[in-house]
Amino acid sequence: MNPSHHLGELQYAIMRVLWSRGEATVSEVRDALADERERAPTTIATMLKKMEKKGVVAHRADGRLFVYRPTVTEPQVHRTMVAELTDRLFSGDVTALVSHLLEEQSIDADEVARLRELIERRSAEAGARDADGAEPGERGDA
Amino acid sequence: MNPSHHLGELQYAIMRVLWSRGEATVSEVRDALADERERAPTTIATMLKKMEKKGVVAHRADGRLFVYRPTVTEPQVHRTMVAELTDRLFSGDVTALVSHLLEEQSIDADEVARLRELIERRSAEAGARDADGAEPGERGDA
DNA sequence: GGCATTCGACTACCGCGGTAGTACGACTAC
DNA sequence: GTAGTCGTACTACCGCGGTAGTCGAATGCC
Repeated sequence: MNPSHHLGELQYAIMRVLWSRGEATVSEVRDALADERERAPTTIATMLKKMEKKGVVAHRADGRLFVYRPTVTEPQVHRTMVAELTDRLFSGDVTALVSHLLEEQSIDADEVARLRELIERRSAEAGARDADGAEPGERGDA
Repeated sequence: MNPSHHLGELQYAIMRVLWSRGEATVSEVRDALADERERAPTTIATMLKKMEKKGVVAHRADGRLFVYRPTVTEPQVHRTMVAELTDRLFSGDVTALVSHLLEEQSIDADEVARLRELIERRSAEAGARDADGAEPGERGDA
């Protein structure tokens, strides 16, 4: 069903905490986020509740404590959000995105070299594999 | 001052119309968008007004008609929105974005080949130039 | 001159991210 | 056992993207 949720700033920050910890209580999340900005504990709790309703986290009760855990992985969220932007800005054309990255975003020579290495490795892999192209979880619902 | 506006779905669609036409009235924008979905003309007018307040479009009066034109370019908007996502999801690491694209987004061998060509061309350019790394228009105002 | 149409202005409303106050239940401390 | 604390639930509010209704001014038509 590929949830396809794009997360807001705070929501993503909360997810990062959950991903790094595996699971966490409201207070733990709040503490982990405290260095960025002080928030009322209820803010985090409410957000977590909204996120649970949305399906990106789940909780179990440990006594009176709610321990939240992510139900989606970071790569999944990345996929969704990157695909969303690619669709929106470049009609889903990944090449156009990379082209833009190369031309408009400030990338130094060092990064270009790394990118090149990345591509070449992938290129070799793709050549080695049979050319299937059947990746799991299409996002072709645009 | 590098507005850094990230546009919503409709707003971006309106901008696309404006970019392609140079300028357009409310009705023209609405008609151009009509194939996607029927909207009340007031919807577009309101949106345009909000966008003008935000600084991404401006208008001149042609008789009683308002002719809107974009005040930001498409590459500018792309830059802002891509940088935003890159910062959010990959801490500004473009290489990580591309890496993600390669590994998680479904890209066929053909696209990889195109990407490779892109990178190599860029790589050659960077090599030909003196290795400055001082690209125009930094986005480091986050 | 009066009326219908057209177009922008103003306003309201919904959904959602984000924020927080208040209420309430449970547990702890004295 | 009563009070304070902790933690979640409920509710409300703000900002903004998106949507649209209504109003007033100008225009054109008869």
